[in-house]
Amino acid sequence: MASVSSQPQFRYTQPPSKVLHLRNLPWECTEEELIELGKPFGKVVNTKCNVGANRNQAFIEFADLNQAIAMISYYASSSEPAQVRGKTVYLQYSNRQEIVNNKTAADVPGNVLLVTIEGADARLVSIDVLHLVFSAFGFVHKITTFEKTAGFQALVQFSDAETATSAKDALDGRSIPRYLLPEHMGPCTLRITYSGHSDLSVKFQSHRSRDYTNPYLPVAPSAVEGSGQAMVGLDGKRLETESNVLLASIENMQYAVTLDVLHMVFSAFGPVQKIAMFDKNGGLQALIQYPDTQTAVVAKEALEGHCIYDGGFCKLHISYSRHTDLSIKVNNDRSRDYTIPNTPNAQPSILGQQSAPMVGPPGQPYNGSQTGWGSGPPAGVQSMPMQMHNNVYMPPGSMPQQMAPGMQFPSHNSSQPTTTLPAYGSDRAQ
DNA sequence: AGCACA
Repeated sequence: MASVSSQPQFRYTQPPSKVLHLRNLPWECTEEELIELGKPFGKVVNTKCNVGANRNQAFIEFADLNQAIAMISYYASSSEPAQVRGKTVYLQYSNRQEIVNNKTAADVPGNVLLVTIEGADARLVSIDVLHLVFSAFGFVHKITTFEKTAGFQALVQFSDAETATSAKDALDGRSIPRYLLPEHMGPCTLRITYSGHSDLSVKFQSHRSRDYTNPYLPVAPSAVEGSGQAMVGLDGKRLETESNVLLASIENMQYAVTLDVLHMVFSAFGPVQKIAMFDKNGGLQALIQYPDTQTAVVAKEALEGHCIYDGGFCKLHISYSRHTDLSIKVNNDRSRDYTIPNTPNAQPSILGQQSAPMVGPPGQPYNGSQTGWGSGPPAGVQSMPMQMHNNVYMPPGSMPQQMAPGMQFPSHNSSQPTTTLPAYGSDRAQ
């Protein structure tokens, strides 16, 4: 025998697996229908539907391999094909041995929907039209819209998950009725998932966001610039709306800025509840959440314009975010919810050191005793707020790729699904 | 109608 080992398998055939791969499903197909389909042949332990680019594929996992074989065998010789909603579905053994359910927030029912409006003219859809469309299913509390690489998106907040679900079920994949749109506009299709949010933060009524529960909310100042709803004060300086969540962007990022680094930097001013990092405009940005606005104000004043590393590297620019509570869906190397104790994914190292309860009077500098650098807020900090004494911030120049003694950065580079960030950041779907 | 992720 010449070639024994890695013979490419015959195209489109797979060795038996407990997991079956289904295609040509109607996109409305639900997990319940998949279970119904598989139940006659055995115990369905897991399913996944709306898979693939067209969301018309699915997986069924049986408890036992023989059950999967039974189903394949049955339909292989049956005169009636397997059907869902009258549509013939094609089955085969999956090339995977188990279904991994990356249940993201998009799958977990909630009262807020993430709506992606598809179509060439998507961004011309007004918030009023969206309000009209979604109001058919119940009282719409708030809507925010924003533009992402995924396109034009909106978050639509209902009272409860049931109402949101009815709207999602009815509208997902459908197009906005033509009579609601100006004549010249092309079709606009709605793609809907659940958002991780439960209460949107709407500070102004504007063409981009509305709070229908509060008609007296002030109308947005006409000149809203950049990310931090800035108004102009009497002195001509920008007045920003303070928030407990800071938006930090990092300029001249010659050296990697990790979640742990940010956590340490911002923990100097108080307990950091959540951090989410994401790429924006080719640079790195992060949202840092404190329990209260006072702490955020102190941190912003202290850190704005300073550099994480000597030599002008990784300069921080900080503004207030419009968020008040970040929605962290998964703890990974880009985002973390530090308020959840002993998160499975939580990594050792710095986190471990800082796991001591970080409670202190709001507005007071957090004395992070565990980290040994909690000598108050960097009141006297000049240009180097981060250059504390415990070698954590060994200047990159002197020790480029090495860890400082005692430091163990997480070694795994898990590329878990990026977390989904909030409304104005990125509510997934990038 | 052909294998999942943001």
